[in-house]
Amino acid sequence: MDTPEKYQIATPISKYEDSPVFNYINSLSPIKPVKSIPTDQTFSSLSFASPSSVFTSPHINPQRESRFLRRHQFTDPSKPEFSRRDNDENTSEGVLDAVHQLDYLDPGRSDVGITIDPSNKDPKSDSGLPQSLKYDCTSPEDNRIPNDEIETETVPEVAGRPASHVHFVQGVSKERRQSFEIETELRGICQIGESEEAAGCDWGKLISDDTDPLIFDSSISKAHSEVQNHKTVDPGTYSFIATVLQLPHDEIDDLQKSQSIGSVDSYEQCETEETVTKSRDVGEIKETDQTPAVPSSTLLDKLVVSDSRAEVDDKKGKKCMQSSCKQLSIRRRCLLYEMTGAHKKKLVYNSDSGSSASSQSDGKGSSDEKQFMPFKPGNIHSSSMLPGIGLHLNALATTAEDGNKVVKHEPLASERKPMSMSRSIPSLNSMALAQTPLNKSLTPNLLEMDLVRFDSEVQATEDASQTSDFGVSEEFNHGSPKRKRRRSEQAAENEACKRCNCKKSKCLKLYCECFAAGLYCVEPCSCQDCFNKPVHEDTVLQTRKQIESRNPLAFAPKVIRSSDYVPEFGDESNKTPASARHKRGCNCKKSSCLKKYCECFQGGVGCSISCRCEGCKNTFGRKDGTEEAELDEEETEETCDKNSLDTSSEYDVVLRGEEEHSDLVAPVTPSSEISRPLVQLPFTFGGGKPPQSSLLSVGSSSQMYTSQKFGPSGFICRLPKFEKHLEMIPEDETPEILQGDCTLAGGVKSTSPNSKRVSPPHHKIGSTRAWRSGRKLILRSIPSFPSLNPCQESSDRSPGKTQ
DNA sequence: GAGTTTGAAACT
DNA sequence: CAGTTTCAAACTC
Repeated sequence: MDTPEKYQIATPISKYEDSPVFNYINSLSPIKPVKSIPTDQTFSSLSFASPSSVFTSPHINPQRESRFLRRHQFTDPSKPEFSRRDNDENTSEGVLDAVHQLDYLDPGRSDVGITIDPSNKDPKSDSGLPQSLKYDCTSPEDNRIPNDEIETETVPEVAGRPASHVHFVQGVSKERRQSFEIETELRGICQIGESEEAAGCDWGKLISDDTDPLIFDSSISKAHSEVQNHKTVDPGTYSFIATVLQLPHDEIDDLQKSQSIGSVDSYEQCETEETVTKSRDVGEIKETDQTPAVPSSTLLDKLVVSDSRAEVDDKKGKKCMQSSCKQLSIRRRCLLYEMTGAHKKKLVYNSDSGSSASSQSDGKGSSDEKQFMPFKPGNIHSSSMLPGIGLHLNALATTAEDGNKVVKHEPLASERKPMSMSRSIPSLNSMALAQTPLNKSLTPNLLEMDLVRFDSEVQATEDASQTSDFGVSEEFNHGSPKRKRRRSEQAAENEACKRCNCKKSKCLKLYCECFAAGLYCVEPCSCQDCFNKPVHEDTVLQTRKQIESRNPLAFAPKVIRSSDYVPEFGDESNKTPASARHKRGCNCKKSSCLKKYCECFQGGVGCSISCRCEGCKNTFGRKDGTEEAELDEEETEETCDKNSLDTSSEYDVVLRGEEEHSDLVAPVTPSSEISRPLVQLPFTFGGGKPPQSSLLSVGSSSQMYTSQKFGPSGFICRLPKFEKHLEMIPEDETPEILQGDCTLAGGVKSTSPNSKRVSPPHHKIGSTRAWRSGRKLILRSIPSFPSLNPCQESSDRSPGKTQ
């Protein structure tokens, strides 16, 4: 299978040799890494390295090299572009499926082909004829592995660092070349070791390194108008982003899943057909190392890059509309797919970790594929949309909507697939994020707004995903949550695809959910005289400014995490364990805060002192201080009243309580207790999984996404979960991450002229902080990433309080 | 799908 | 800041 040559090709480990992780691995691995080999070919291959590979965190790699291979396949999607370009192959995606991987390699460069050692398997490859090799490699079985390897190798070229990173990982794999088994063993070892030892410092270093490469990728991609690079990068970024968002809490498993998913997704995007096999791979692979490691900051960068890229792509006219569309779609899709992928993974894991998973994944994969297939068109649309849209997440939303529609309808129709569905939703959010960069054109405020929204949305999606994940696991495991899932799905859908029905506000007031969310109205909207469209961007922006001038937090997330609250509310937070609170508080009089009329309830948060509600019975937390646990009981009762559909609310409630708290860790206990544990998880590196846990935790979020599909309660989970995920990040890691985030945040902040906007998302993130003052710092930093401004948070909070 | 209820947003 | 109006979502039938 894995010819040593291939691995050898990946030599560029040198950088990482110094890295503690690398050393650690070496120490572990009986075989020392064969750095030498790096022939010209190898470098060439490296140059081609797909961005995705870059994202792959070396950490992850050690854990699962096998994933790598497949993951690389996933990465392929980006590569396909190259292949197409180079080859001018208009080959239908379907045709490429098996070949793609090879093609990807090929396209990059003949050199790559040489590197492709897959030839090892086939003498052809030796010839070094890239194309021939590629095709040769196309032989499904052999090809896959080699391809992956090749891909990984190729990746590096695009981004020097990334490549190096990849190499590093690859290098590790090289060491392991001699025997995958060894590698696998090493993985386990590495994971353990990392978790235990490396987790602290090493991880930080590694992570930082990874992030850097990522950044470079983005920058590079930008610098290189080259479509290929952009394309390649995008998928990775998206996947990465998605993974980041997803990653929340869980352990490596989740990460792996998410990763594999992400990769898979991207790959699928490129080639839906392949998705099936990939899905299998995904189940097995779990490779996507990239995303997990990447810090939020990197994500932001990537997002920006992706956006720019998208724009560039559009400008370029897209040598091949298909290719460009694919790329764009891929980006967007990636999120969706990742989501689905995560589900698959989870499922697989649940059922069987290993081969069994593959089988399952296959079946699901097929279904997923179907779902995915539809997305492409949607993506295309989105791609088209992107260029025009500046500000809002709308582009994302639109795309998301498209995707959602497709996904939703299909998956929804078949409840089974809701997972994919739910994920699609999150993807939307991610998309939105990605698109947000486009917003650059917009005023910084707007950007901030978008970011904020993005954060909030992301959180929501994450939350939803978490819930969904949770729900999913339950479904598969327990099977009870189906109801909840439905609800969650609905909720997620609602959230993911916001639709308004405005008649008099022209969608230029906060009455309009789309507008309030910083999104443009889209097709699904049934609004009248709508001005909330890209065409009226100026008007929208002006209106936003006006609204912001009145209320800087108008577009900020309504729900703030407890951490934020703590300072603000102080006692309240104490009373209500709920991690989050509504920014303003509600003013309910008749709904008893038990219906969506209540923003607190709708946001899945308990009422707080700031609330002026009467007869509050908010299941998430009463104004008087009743806690979630109580609420849960109440909720269950109340929600029970509702039917399955209604049960969604219950489910939501449960999820909320559970999710918010248990998101990362054990979804099991809904009680407030859960929430805290979640926080712990990151540090614990859960499940004996490596320090990656932080990343993993992020990855876990992916699960969340999956859950979202099922679950509905997007609203509930949204904020809290996301925050949780962030929180989950180990403190040790966090510093680095934070730095990255901070940088990002700083960048974002800088972009946003107005400190006014405190992106509420921060609060969300910070919610856990309250629990653990020590982590507050981390949380802050983290939140900044999504929201834009950790700093703003403080400012935001104050303004929020003002309300 | 139409109508009602509800509470946030907007206005005064 | 309080009160009123407007608005659209949430909900009910």
